[in-house]
Amino acid sequence: MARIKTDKNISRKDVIVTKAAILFREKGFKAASMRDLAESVGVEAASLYNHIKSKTELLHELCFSVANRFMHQIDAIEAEQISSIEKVEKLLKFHINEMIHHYEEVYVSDREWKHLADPYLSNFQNQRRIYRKRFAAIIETGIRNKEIKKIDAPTAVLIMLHAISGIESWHRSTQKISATELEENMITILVGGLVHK
Amino acid sequence: MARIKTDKNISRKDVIVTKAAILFREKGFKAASMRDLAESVGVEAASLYNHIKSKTELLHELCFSVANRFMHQIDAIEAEQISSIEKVEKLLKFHINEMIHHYEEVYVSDREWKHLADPYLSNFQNQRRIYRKRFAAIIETGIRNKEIKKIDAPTAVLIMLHAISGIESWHRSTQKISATELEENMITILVGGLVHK
DNA sequence: AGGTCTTGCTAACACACGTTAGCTTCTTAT
DNA sequence: ATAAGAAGCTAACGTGTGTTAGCAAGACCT
Repeated sequence: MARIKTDKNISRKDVIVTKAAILFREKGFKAASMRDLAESVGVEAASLYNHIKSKTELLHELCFSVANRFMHQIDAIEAEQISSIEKVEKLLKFHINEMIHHYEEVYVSDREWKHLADPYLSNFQNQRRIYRKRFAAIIETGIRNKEIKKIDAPTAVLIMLHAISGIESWHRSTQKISATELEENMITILVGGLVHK
Repeated sequence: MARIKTDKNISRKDVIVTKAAILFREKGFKAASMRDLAESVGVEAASLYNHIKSKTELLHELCFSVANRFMHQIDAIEAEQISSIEKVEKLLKFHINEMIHHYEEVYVSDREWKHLADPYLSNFQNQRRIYRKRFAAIIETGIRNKEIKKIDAPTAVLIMLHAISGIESWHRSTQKISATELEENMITILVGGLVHK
């Protein structure tokens, strides 16, 4: 009888959630079946239900664990006593590193949240909207301080966030530059596009 | 008996493809059912098959019509006798306007191409890869001419293309700035991030 | 007006999906 | 060693899917 392998401190549920992230990223939430997931975990489909409540629960788990990390990070950065540009840069670096090191989760949370069911859906959308508002507020402060060009802050946020989701292509590409180089290049271009003069 | 309405020069198939784009964008290719599509067209599901071969054909149609437009555009721009920065700017403007005015199609082509079946899938991926190489080549020329900062060109391309796909958020947002303002802001930030000094 | 092609409908198919029920087997603690 | 709980299995369910077959109604041309 196949058994899900676990190390200490990693529950069988965690194993399933992690595998689910990989699968949802590859195929999309709807196209990934519980039988696919079962196979990648090494078990029959029905057995998964000893550990999880439903397929959608897996999506909740992924989306909100990511959302929470980002919320905590922006809390911390807002509180720091540094210039707006530095705040933006710190935030971008966090996004970039999340996208590099927790690729599957972050990607899924970014692209597949549409398939959440209410009330999770509205909740997630709210958090997202608030996050973007707070990001935009940082930029607006920077504009008032003349650290940042006179631009539309929400548009800038939208560019930053989506540009970073492009790291997906980096992951897929065969001849990757190093992670550090990637980070440096992205910061150069994105922050370079903001700074006044 | 319900009949699909058409104006002159618009085939019933075109009507279906257009509605499919809207639906695929809203729900994703897999989650959008032929019965959903039928309803939005105002007809029974089976009737669709008098005009199309399969659900996947709709996706082919959408993906390749977009891909072709972009290919023709980069052909034209490469041939022009203008600076690299101007080429990048023209290409970006084209992307932005496509994303603004042919939102549904472009979005679907961008996010749902994974669900194409071979040989269409490999074909599409190839075109995409080639397109990005050509875009990167323009940037590399600009770097050699010292018009553009010393950066990794493929990374720059990835940022540009994904940043533009962020126009999705603009479409969804309630208090939109105007399309022209959006274009100007995006160009300012993105081109501003490239130019040397 | 009649005949033909087009476009629609209803009914049904085969299949894949998420999930449940009920039973067996393995692990763990007394 | 044994009882209890955890984790696996097979079988099956109801439902939704893309698609086909066969027939009816509408449009179009002479």
